[in-house]
Amino acid sequence: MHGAGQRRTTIKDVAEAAGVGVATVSRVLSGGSASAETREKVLAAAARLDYHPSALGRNLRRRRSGGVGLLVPDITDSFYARLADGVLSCARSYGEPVTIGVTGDDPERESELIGMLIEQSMDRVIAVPSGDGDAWEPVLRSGVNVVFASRRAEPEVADVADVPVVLADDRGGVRTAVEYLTGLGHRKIAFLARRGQSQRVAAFIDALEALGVPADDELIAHARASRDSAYAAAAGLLQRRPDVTAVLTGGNILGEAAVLAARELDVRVPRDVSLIMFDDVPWAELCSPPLTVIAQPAQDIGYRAAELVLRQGRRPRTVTLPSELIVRASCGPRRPR
Amino acid sequence: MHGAGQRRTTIKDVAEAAGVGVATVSRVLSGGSASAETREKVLAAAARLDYHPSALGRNLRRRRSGGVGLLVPDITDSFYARLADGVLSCARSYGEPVTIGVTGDDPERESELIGMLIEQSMDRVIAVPSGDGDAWEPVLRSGVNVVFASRRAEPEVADVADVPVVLADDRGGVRTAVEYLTGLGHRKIAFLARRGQSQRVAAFIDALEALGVPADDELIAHARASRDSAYAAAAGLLQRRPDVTAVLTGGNILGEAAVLAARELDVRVPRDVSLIMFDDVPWAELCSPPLTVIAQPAQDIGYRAAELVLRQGRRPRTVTLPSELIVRASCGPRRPR
DNA sequence: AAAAATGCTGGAATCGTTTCCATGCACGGT
DNA sequence: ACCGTGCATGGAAACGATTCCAGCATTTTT
Repeated sequence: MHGAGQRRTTIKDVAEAAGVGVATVSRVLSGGSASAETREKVLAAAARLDYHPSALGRNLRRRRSGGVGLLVPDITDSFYARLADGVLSCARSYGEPVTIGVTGDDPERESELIGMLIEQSMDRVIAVPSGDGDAWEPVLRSGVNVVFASRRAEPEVADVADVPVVLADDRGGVRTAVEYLTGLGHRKIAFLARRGQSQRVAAFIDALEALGVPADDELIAHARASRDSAYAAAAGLLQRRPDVTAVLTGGNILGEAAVLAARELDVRVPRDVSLIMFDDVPWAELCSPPLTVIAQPAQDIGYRAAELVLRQGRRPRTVTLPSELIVRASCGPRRPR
Repeated sequence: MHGAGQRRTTIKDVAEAAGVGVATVSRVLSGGSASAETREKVLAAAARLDYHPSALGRNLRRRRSGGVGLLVPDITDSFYARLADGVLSCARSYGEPVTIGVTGDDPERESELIGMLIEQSMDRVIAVPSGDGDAWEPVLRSGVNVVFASRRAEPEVADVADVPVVLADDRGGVRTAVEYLTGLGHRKIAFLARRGQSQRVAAFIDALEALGVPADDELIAHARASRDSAYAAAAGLLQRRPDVTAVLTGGNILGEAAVLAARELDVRVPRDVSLIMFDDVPWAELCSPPLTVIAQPAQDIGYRAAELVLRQGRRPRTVTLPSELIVRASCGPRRPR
């Protein structure tokens, strides 16, 4: 063990060294009013003693821990990693620490994590909600400043309704993609969705109908958050419905699964099926074939959400960030399989 | 605003409701000794009042905030994301929150973050160190429980020397890879390294020499942490040295850059150059050609590091986890370009 | 039966900060 | 010369837990 003996220097030590009261030290250090002379004395003493205020005392007194909590489904997923990076980058400029929890898209784990946030008195939280809105009610009621990122909580119960949300323009992204695919002649278009992407699924159905293509419930496959589940859903879809000629996947994990499953089942992309993936990841370009994607501003979503939660003042209810279709080589004209 | 008026229920409320003293409540709730009867009363009262102890009070009293700090160079890099996931998963089983900071592999940012950890009185930290060992001395001296993951701090100054480290078996991984490449006939093997990978570079040189292949300093290219820098290094290397027939990259970002650069410069993999990448990422299999990689147990590294920092008791100084060469299709026999 | 040991219990101190409030001083207006 | 106003200042009270310690009741030992 090292110098575990020496006590941390406290505000009291500084006060003593500067010959003033603790209140004055606190005021000087947190920008309150003080005479130039006192300010100087205090600053000098603080520097001399190498004083660093402890967040512990402050937090207790303020009855809230500084920093922001961040809840994402899976930090391993490039999308959420980039989202987290955005949050971290904004928080850094405010000097606030960020505490991350991984929900695994499991409402139960989410609840546990919410409990932890409450125990820590985190009063600023950014979350990609997994559970239903009800789970968030108590938190909101206790005055925590919550911002949802990348999804809304569903169903939208009363209180959750006015939590600010930062979203990508799923609707626009889906519409562009579907228009692009129908333009290539595709009619049997499938959607590989993960739980919690009902927003995108709805947009998908709407987009199809707007183009006069009948939506078929069976062409919407659902997967859980894991890679295994994604693969199973992708493989299942391709086997069950040899008539689909295009697939839209709701995220990069599902896209990966689709490519893998197609390869395994000897379904050629884009010859046999065209593929569009939600979320542009670095490897989309390296893939064979390079994947056409709907790029998502993941980092921006995180950054904006952090701004909303950190900046006081009036907050808009919904921020929508643009999605963009990036055409590479995974889509081709419709050819019956 | 919602019910911001209602005060949080404290231990005092519970004590009153149960008709006992606060000390007793605290003991019951943290597993101290108490009579069965009192225990019951306290538990009932706590449940009735929906009491959740506040970490704030506890932390102040204990003079340390719970939870663990985690410092990684880049959360967007799949390797560190998986490492973080390991940490989070272990911490979850201890019920400890994890505060993440991104250093960008920049010693200065690392120092800032260390400062933040101290301000927060985090006394348990897992870090992928970027700066030199000196930056860590003050922290260690102040009694913080530090574990390094994935790299050592260099240079190894006195105090840092006995910080536990959890590493992948770089040496073994590099050796296997180099043996594999020489086995295919390659002699001009380049290493694309990122700053801070001196460990791997050294192992690379050793492995070559052990096989009687002269090491050539010019065949070791260095890049900074960014994708741009990685690409520049990769492209530079391939252009500068048309004689290299095999490339080993120190990480997945560099691997990505190498594939991209090769494609751009019309260098075929594996026909013109063979490629082995450190770190197996999901897309390595999707890449064209599928990449031969040295798989790294990133998640395990994080998990083990978290165990070391969370579990009290004697701690081993170094934990080395195995690397594994996974052969796919990015290497072929040597053919002069 | 007295003494010692053991086990529960609750009051009070403590952690390091912020902030309320009372005090004292200087200054300007009447 | 007096009083009100304003500002700088420091003491003390929070904040919500843990934990030391002394007090008491009970049991065990001598």
